[in-house]
Formats: sequence, structure tokens, C-alpha cells
Amino acid sequence: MARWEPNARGRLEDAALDLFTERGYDKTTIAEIAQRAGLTERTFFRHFADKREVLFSGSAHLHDVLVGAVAEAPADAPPLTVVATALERVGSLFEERRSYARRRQAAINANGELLERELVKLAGLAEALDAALRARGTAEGPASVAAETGIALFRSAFTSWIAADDTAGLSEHIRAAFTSLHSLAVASSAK
Amino acid sequence: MARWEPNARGRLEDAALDLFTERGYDKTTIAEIAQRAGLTERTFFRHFADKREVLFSGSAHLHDVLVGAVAEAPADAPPLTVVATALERVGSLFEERRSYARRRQAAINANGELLERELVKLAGLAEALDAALRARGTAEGPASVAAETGIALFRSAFTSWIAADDTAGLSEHIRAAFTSLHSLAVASSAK
DNA sequence: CGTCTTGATGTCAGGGACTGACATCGCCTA
DNA sequence: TAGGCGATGTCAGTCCCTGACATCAAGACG
Repeated sequence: MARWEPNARGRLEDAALDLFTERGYDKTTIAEIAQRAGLTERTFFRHFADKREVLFSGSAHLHDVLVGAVAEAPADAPPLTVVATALERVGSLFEERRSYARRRQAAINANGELLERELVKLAGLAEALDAALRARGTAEGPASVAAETGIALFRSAFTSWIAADDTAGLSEHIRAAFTSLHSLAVASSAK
Repeated sequence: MARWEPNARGRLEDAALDLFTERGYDKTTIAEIAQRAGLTERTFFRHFADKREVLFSGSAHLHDVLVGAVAEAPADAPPLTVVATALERVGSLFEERRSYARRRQAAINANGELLERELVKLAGLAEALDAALRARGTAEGPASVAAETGIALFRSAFTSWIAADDTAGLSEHIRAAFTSLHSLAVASSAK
């Protein structure tokens, strides 16, 4: 239990997910998480802003990848296509990690507070998408709609990927969601 | 300060919004809210599950209206059209209340926890929309996409309505958002 | 080799959200 | 008019989270 064991943050994350899985989020105290990681409750709060955040440190990375992908898209690509491509790139980060994603998502789905935090993170991604689109010249209205719509589809695709037992990757589920939207939009226009 | 003053719940809501506006959400304690309403902290928690919830009791009503509107839509209407119509009906509930909506939204936007809660409420509406669509025969995938997309557009429209200084109602902003989506989808298909 | 700086960690005290258990009050009904 | 009963009050306690200050290990530097 020496003071300077490496990777304190990672140890806290692992301990937290383990405990949340074992006995549930609200029956786990921060003192317990810290203890399992060989640390103190106070130290937990130096690494994470609050108890929920311990499951969401990865979202900053997604954020960066998403913004980068939008910036690199061809200048003449339409907004929704740019969004779709960027989200597929993000989706590819999850390949090979479906079982971890399931574990984490199960913990999140089992608790309202964690669900709240996840939605906030997704909304943050939507805002970043919006800003990235406008930075490349997309008008305000379309950028906002494309960003919000894209994240909505991402959520839908992520859920179906988690639930599915197939060999398709998250990226493919994302592509399918966008295809589905096109059909709906066309059907609605034709009405 | 008699015990049985009427409308305890409403008094708590008013006191809370006033205090949040005056001094901010996290500098307001529940004891203060309760005191201004002539009640006790413990009673606050009998009316609201937590501190955030005091600003969101109206969302249950939106939920009902939304589900009702979907159920009443013509059987042959395409999903996204049903969603648009239902959201416009919800939008009409807000006419005449833009100034209250602004006050409340300002308080929410000023605080991360309240933003979280709002997102959760919207996600709940999306889920309800999804279920209502499937109840009338829409297939699972399209129902989910239409519901998520619809709520995304609602958010976008609500924001622009709050910000706008025009005479257009929320319903009209919603209609505009759906029109915008159609354009985007067509442009993306044509790519 | 010893000291100093620095960042991560520990310790302590305390406020505020939230809960469970139990008491009290006022309206309603038999 | 005595209960029944729902809404409120009181009290004690747990846990989340924070600020202030002390301590420790590692590298910098003389």
C-alpha cells in the first residue's frame, strides 16, 4: 500500500467498475473504491470531479477524435455526410472492446445518476460536432441539426451494437442508422 | 406559517426558482427554499426526489400530451411526420409562457447538474415517443431513429425560440427545424 | 552527498444533500 | 366525537464533496 504505486487514476477506475458491477453504484461508497485502489477518499476527488465521473474519463478522447475527423473531411461534403463519417471513425475506436463496453454500459444503465452523466457527455459531443461543422463553413441552423441528429443516431447505433450478437462493428451499426434516417426522411418528404 | 397552507408543492417550486435566480443554484440550500415556502427541508423531499427535480415537475404533463398526440395521428402518416405534429402540439403548450420559460432556462443553463437533469427528461420524452410510435405499428429501428431525431430537433427549436425576439411561437420554430432537416437529408442523399 | 522544490497523497474538519424512524397535526368520516 | 389518515415536523445519521494544511517520494541542483 505504498504511497507511490503507479497509475492511481486507472486503479480507481478499475476498482470503481468492479464494485459497481458487484454491488451496484449506490451501494458503493467512495471510501470503498479508494480503499480497493489503495488510496484515500480525498485522493479520489483529486482525480475525478465527482463519483459519476470515474466512468467517463474516456470521453475527452472521443471528443478530440470527433473534432479531428470533421476538420479533415473534404470541403465539399454535405454536413450530414461529414457527421456520419466522423462518427464511424469514432465507432472504430470501440472495435475489440465490446465486452468492456457492455460491462460499463450495464453499470450505467442500472443507475439514473450515471445515465444522466452519460447524456451530458453525449450532449457535449454534439456541441463539439456543431462547432466543428461551423468552423468549416456550415451554416448555424444546419450545423446544429446535423450535429444533434448525428449524436441521436450514434446513441441508437451504440445501443444496437451492444445488444447485438453479430460480428458487425460499431461503425457498421452507425452506417446502418444513417441509411435508416435517409429512408425515413424520403418517406416523410413524399407524404 | 400554519401547517396546512394550500399548494405546498407550488410554493416550493416558486421559492426555488426565485432563489436560484437571485443567488444561483448551488448557493441555495434546500433549507432556505423550504423556509421561504414556510415548510421544512424534510417536506421538500416528500414532494421532490432531489434538489434538481423542483424545476422539472411539469415534464410529466409534456410526456402525456406527446404520447396522446402520437396515438391520435392518422394511421397512414409517416413516422417523422407524426413526430413533427406531436411536437408542434407540445410546443403550443408553451405559447404565452416564453418569459417564464426564459427564467427557468436561464437557471438551468447556469448549472451543470440542472442541465444533466434536463437532458434526462428529454431522453425520457424520446423513449416515450419511441414506444408510442411502435404502439401504432412503426418498426423498431425507424421508431427509435424518428423519436431521437424528433427530440433533437425539439431541443434545437426550443433554444432558438428562447433566444428569438420574434412573434413566432415555439410550434413554428419546431416546424422550421423539421423543414431544415428535410433539406439536409435530401442534400446528403444527392451527394 | 545533502538540500530544495514540486507534485501527489494523506489527514482533518465541516457543510449540505438525502433517508429512515417516529411523532404530531388537522381534516374527514363513521 | 372518536378514529382514521394523509401531510407535515423532528431527529439522527450516512454519504458526497470541499478547503486547509501536513506529509511524503522523486528529481534538480549545488
